Amino acid sequence: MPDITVKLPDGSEKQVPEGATVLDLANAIGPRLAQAALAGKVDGALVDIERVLSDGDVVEIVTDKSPEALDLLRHSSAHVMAEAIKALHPEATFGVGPSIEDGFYYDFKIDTQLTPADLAAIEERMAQIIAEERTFDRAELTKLEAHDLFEGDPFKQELIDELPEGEIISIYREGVFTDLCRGPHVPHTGRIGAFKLMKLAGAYWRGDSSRPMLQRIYGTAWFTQKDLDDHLERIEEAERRDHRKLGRELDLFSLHENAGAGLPLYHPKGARMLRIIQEWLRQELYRRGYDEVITPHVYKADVWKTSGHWDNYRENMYFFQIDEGGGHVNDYGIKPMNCPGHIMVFQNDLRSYRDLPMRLFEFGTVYRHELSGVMHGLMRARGFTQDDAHIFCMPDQVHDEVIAMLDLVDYVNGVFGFEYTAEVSTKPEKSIGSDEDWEHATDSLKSALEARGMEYEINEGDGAFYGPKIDIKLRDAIGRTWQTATIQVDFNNPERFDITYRTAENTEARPFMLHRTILGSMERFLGILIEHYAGAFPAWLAPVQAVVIPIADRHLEHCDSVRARLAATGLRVEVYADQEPMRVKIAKAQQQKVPYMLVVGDKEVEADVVSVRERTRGDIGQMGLDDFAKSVLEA
RNA sequence: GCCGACGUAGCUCAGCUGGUAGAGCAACGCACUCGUAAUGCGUAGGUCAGGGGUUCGAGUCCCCUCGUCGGCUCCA
Repeated sequence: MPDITVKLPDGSEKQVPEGATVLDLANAIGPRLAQAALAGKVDGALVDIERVLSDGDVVEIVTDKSPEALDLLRHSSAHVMAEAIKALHPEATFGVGPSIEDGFYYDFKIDTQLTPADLAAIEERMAQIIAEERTFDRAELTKLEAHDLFEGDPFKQELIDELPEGEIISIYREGVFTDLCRGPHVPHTGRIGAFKLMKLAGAYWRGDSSRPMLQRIYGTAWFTQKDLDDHLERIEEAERRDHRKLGRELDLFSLHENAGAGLPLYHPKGARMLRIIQEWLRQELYRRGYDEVITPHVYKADVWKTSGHWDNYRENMYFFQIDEGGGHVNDYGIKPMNCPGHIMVFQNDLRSYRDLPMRLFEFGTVYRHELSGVMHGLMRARGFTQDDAHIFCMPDQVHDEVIAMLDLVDYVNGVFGFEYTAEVSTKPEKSIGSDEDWEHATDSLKSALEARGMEYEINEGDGAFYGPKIDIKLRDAIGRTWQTATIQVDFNNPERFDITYRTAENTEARPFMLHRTILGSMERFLGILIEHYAGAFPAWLAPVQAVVIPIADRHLEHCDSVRARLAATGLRVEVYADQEPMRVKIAKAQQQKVPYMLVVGDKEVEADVVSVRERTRGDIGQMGLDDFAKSVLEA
């Protein structure tokens, strides 16, 4: 049999017999590679290990070390789960079952509603399938054949319909389950080292709330039990850091059933933290040429009609009627956004090009009637405060303004030690504004990112209808990402409110408007910080920076004096005066994650010093009050 | 809004197939006055989320509402 020649990733070439598969190639290279082989990559496309090679193919062997390996494993796991479901519920029809971050899911329709207890039975069945080391058998058919094969399965029919005419459609068969699937899969089910079904949920077919609701099972899968255990440990770590739990334990905020969903109440310590962050950011904004404004929380409906919210954002707004007397009744709306207020400030005077750019910021509390199912502690609430700003500028100023915003983003994230990435969203199908404006604005965003040497991804067509935007996603201490800052160009509002400025040529022109938040929602950002720091805030953020701990009652008076003198330097200090042993007070302070504990006993009173215990380092010895205050304030 | 689970003391939770509510921590009181992560004893604390229904009897079963949790969706 004649040989064919394939190229390997390192540039070398290998001769294999005609008809050889990826697995044959792996075997020819080495038995250990063949053992580890999961799939192949031919000319950049993932293929099954049984795929027959052609002369000239560039072939890479995919093993569990490859970046694609987990995706492959999880996709195969989804099929195994589907087979288990099909075996237990023969009437099941299936939607889609992709691999996702950390796992997989499959959507399906069966006659009964599953309960969490049913997951165990499915897991058991999956374990059997895995033990049997079943293969995923690929077959190729035409669209017509595929329609026949999946007769009676409306979901697969719909998916098949959407495939391009004439395309070869592949299916994978494994036990009782046959699926429309591009593939590839791992060589056999035995390669799934460890898996666990995580949760049961409802999901609309194709994410569309007007379509049927399917059942969805989420699972996770790994090559080894250890990897699974590590993953479960990470989930537990995230639970320990949950801001809702820590918010209660650290007495930062609460939620009350009677107050209404999504309306958190901030306790003294939580409020203090929000104000610390706010004041820090305010000073930074002043330094960067912003001016603060304060605008109303409610406007007459006319404002919302002008802005378009009345027509387009109504379901998300709180409206109410007021009897003004004399038979006049007015509609008012509580602001879901700050833009109209800032625009009215801009509009209040004739503006000249000399006034631009005009940077107005506000810590603006807004209310949005979010759907009842989406609330999540501080992360998703109905009332929250944006660190909002609107920049009114000329088109050729956009670039520099965006650079300045990115610089601010970088500074702010650096303070908290967040790494971050950027995404640019471009013109969607439905949009307003001229193509030139879109192009100019999008280019300005991109070039600003480039000028700062930042990498970015493009979300094609994902911009708002009124302009392109940059989204910033940051990565917290345990690797989770959060979308915070948004820099958004707005072609809509300048139009709607008909705002203009005088150019150098004494003509009227429409300013560009940039909308941006750096933290996003102050409260949500606090939630992110709680989870990022696991409640153990750096001293500058900590609501209580130090507690003074008397060893015995006779030291109380001196403790009060210590507290008063430290408070005079601006430190936030409490005395733990309860009649408990010192070690109990230390335990409580540690639990409250207070950065410093100042122990005062006979020796300290005598020398007018405190014994400093640092939260993480323990006892660091005696210090004078001035030195202590200085060390904290400088930290 | 939709699907599912859940809601018992301030917190964490127990309470079998219906028989009239319990623990630990916290709180309060008393004793202890203590040297770097939890002293002992005692007291008090619940319209079992709210409303309706079934039943001789409901924390437990059914319905509605509110809220929470996990998803979906939305995010001008």
